[in-house]
Amino acid sequence: MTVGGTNGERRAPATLHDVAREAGVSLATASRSLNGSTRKVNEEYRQRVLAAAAKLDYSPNLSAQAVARGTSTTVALLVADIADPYFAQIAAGVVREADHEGLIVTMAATERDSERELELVRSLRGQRPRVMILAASRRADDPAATALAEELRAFEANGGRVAFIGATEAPHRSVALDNAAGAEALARALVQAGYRGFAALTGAEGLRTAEDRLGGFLAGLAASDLTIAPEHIVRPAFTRDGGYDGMRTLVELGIGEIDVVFAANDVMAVGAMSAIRDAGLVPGRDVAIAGFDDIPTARDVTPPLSTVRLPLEEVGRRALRLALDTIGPGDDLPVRAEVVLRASTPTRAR
Amino acid sequence: MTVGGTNGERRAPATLHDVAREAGVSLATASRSLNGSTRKVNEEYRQRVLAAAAKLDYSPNLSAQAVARGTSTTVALLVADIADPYFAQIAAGVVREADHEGLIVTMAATERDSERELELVRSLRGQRPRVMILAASRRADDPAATALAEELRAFEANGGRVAFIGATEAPHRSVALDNAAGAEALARALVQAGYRGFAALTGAEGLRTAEDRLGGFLAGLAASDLTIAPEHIVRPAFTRDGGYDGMRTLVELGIGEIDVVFAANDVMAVGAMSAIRDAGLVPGRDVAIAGFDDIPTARDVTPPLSTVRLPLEEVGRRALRLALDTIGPGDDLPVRAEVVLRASTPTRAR
DNA sequence: CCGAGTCGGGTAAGCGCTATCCATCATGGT
DNA sequence: ACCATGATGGATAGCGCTTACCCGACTCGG
Repeated sequence: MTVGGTNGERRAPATLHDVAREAGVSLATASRSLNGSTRKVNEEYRQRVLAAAAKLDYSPNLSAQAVARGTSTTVALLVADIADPYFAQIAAGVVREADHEGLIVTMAATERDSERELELVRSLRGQRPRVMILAASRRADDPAATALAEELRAFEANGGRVAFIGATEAPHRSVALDNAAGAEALARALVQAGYRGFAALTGAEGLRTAEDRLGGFLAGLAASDLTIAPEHIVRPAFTRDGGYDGMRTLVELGIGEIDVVFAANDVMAVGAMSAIRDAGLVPGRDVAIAGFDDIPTARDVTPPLSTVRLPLEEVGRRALRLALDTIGPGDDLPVRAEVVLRASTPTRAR
Repeated sequence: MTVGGTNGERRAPATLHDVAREAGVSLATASRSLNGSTRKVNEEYRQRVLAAAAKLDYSPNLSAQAVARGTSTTVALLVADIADPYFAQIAAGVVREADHEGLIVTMAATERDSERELELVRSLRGQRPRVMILAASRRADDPAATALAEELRAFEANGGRVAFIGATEAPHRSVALDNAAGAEALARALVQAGYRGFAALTGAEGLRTAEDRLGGFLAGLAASDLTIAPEHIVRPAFTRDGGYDGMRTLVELGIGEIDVVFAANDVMAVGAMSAIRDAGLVPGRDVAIAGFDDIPTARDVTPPLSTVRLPLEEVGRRALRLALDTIGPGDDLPVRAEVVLRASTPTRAR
């Protein structure tokens, strides 16, 4: 198709100007026929322009369009850690929906550091994205919180849209995950299944998602006048290794009174299962375990992990729709968190 | 779901012009003192500008900079599926390195469709990214291959950089993963461990990564005059469910002569383990299994999965460095693929 | 004391587009 | 016929920024 440029011949990409000249029309006409415009243009001209564009392998300079139009086609996504399946699934949803809307997503990782998060938001703002989606976990005691709020307020004042995932951040839109209700339902289900001695592996104090889930779980237990002994609530890192370490702590403490361990997310639960096994015990038999999220591997570990399912990809898609106001069917409904009992929490004969 | 915060008056973001006016200097001086320039500017002026920028909460319009400078600060990343841990890890590496270089990464998913891949490359080109990283798996018989090559050639001719991950694509830079050698080493290790009856779960015919891994594995067996019966080479989808289905097929076919199954990647292996278990067998005892990649969950399944470790995050980082010519220590060395034997392939007494 | 250098701020010409305004020309109602 | 009325192509003024380029103010050696 395109000819020339043997090696390293660095010709600049074709511009709209080139296309217009090639087609023998004005810049305006070329612009109108290539990029959506309300104006009609003579079909013959249009064809000529299209042909010229194809011939020159023209591809519109998105930055230039953004500058000229005063609005970009970008959505910025902030997650804590891309490799974590929780965020990876959300990201997959956002990317898919964005693609659907003809938008481009740029991604950044906070690495669970709220200073970094603030800095990233600040720098991402430079892109003038249409939407910013914040999926990175918020913490209640965040020192950078007000600065972040300020930054987001400014962003919105400039016409940007913000959507949070997980936490409901006061003035912004958000896809609320019913962490508390899901955990509560899980707790009830476990009580129902005959469990009485509980322990919890949850994230660092102040981590919203972790707190909500633990709170819900405790509420579910409270409904049956049960609770968790303070020493049986461990707060390691909110990661697989955190789960492993936390479970080790629990095992060392003595596991006699613990029937089941509630891990505040699945990756922790998976780590915990490995810790249980490394301690010479059998998860599901010697001590049951349940997680939260229903990441894909939950069903592939042994025994399959009981958990609370969150439709994470859908959450990602919905966050974008929400921010864009392109609500789809069912988007008004809350995100359903559904208890999924598997073999890691077998029914206990009492 | 909270909606709101859209009511504030919509003032436009501060421009450099505003900052200059506020500081009482010219546009040029403002530009020079805010964004790196070779020109020196009087320290007092500089401070005034900085103060003005802070006061107005100025954030440079990246699109405008890109247009003016003729070069963006973007790197485009193409993967097959973001939620797949293989790609998620690579993406994490790319994002981290990009952040390190002050670049922004935009991400797109091909969903394993090469038509889509072509289209994405085409549209991503509009961003005029500094770098394009293609991690999505290539296939030998790709009908869109020449068009893609053409597109990439044009991109490079315009000064863009391209880096492939996995496949070594003729004229481009690439981080080669030694799929063949790794699989070969794995095969030798398994033979060494006493295995004699082999089966393989690999991707669709023509999928480069899958072919290379299978080829290497067969070569490793051949060294001991062993091979895999054609009916024991199954080619389902290159995903967890593919692994599950493929293993089911194998089980239905009769597993009598199979000691160990080699899955061409870990997610398939994990799916296969579930299939084995669902068939009432015990993976590692009734039939051993090994994968490839060493995704994080490999060590958390039961039994822990034998595999070939690929430093995927490092691969992502290296791909970017490679494209940017900012080679770091050890970047000239090939990526090491290391056999990791775990309990899913116990040593067999013979 | 003068011409040749720096130094450093300002002016303005772009970058590749879009959008506004004009000019032109074919209609059509009366 | 004649003018209001649409259409539709073409200049052109930006969009927010960078970067020659210009030019006045200094510094200095001879």
